[in-house]
Amino acid sequence: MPNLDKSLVAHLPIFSGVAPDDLTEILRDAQSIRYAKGTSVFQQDEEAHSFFVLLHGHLRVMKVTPDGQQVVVRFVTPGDLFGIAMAMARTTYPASAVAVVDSVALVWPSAAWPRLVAKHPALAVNTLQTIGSRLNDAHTRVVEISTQQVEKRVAHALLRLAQQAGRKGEDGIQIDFPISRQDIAEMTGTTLHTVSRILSGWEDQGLVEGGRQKITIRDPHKLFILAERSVD
Amino acid sequence: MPNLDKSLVAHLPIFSGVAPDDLTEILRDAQSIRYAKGTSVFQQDEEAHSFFVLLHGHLRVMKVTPDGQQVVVRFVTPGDLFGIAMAMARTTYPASAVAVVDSVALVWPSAAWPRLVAKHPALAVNTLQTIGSRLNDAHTRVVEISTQQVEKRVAHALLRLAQQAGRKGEDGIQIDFPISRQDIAEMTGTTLHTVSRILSGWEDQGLVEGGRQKITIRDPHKLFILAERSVD
DNA sequence: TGAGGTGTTTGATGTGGCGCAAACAACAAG
DNA sequence: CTTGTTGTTTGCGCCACATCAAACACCTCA
Repeated sequence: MPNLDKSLVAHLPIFSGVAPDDLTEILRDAQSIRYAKGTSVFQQDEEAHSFFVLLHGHLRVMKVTPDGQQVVVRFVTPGDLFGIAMAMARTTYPASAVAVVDSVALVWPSAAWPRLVAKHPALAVNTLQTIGSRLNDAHTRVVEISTQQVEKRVAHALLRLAQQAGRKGEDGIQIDFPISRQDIAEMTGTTLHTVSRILSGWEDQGLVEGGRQKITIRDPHKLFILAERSVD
Repeated sequence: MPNLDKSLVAHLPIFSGVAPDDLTEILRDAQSIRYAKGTSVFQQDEEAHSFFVLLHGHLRVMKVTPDGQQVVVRFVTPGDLFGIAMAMARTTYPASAVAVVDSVALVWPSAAWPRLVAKHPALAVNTLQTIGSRLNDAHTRVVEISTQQVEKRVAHALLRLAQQAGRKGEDGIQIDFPISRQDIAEMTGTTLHTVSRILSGWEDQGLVEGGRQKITIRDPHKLFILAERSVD
């Protein structure tokens, strides 16, 4: 991996506590690959040949049910570790990842993982924390879907998106990649119709501003209030 | 931890790949504690003072929302690692654990974790796999709640319970600890009323047999069919 | 043996949001 | 500019499920 500047990745949480020399060694096993918008990075149930760190762009990770329904698991943002199926003792990917914009990722062969963690235990510890926080997110999501009604769930989803992929603009926070109502529906366990209705309603109140695969949050605070307040 | 036979825990997944001598050392930091039925093991948001391995009994792990709604995160069965908040860089527990029957757990002070993983990297790797499979479960649950209707979710929940805590009896598989309709409702994101109705229906068809905090699965295969078949 | 607590069942009624359908808007390609 | 494609909006009817309400079964303890 000679073309990659170490300083670009040294600060990433996965590499925290890793000595510079060790990092050089770790990066030697990786190559950086570009994925064009719309391209699949890996597919659910396919052999887990690689694991990744996203350098640039955004990915949508989703699961498909046997009967063809999709659920968005999460969006990957730069710096994120993903596709680490084998760290969890899986041989196949539990979900599919698709680039929603042109993206670049560091790619290691899965086979390198055992050796890497053996040599650099910090990797295991850091990964553990990453997965831990992801587990936390998943549980939060279960709680939300189980107890809150759709409008609040959508509000939460939007705020979360804004937090991890929000670009501050003139007129509010914009989600930094193309995202459809369908996507939001699949994140919150509802239908694109309901999402559309909700967003339309909010738009009338000046809370958000819609567009084709585009959402701008005009009034984050009000949205937050809406997300937190208990049902009247 | 002088009173504990090493052979009792040596086979547990968390300790796989740990040399006997190392295990002895690890166990030195632990004590075994008994929790009477109904007792709290730890509370949501409280300082994460310890982490645990369940030796005997069953625990219910649940989250409470700000407005008081409960969601059952999982049931802990013997051999399970739990309460490992600090492994995920948390200082407080994200959920509460209560003994549903008299239980016994190995307890380590959280403070010991960093030293233990540093000395025994296999621990981190094993824990990573445990958490990984738990993340998988959580995602499966999100997918189920998002896409399936209540009856199928309850069927799945029951089958999962049977698998991890089923005791084979004369007339079918019984869940090995007291579990209420309310519990099942909180596992599946519905109400105890709906669960009761569904179970009553199944009982009429000879699929299951109910009772006070007791469920016996009379016909696991039919239940499985029901859980898997797509909506007509 | 009775009384109170805790879990379960079942009915009646209401509704959130899904399914279906159709029109519309934005974009891409020829 | 035209046409096809893909995403969005909106109306309407319905149904799975929640909510409310009440009776009931079982367990414990005095």
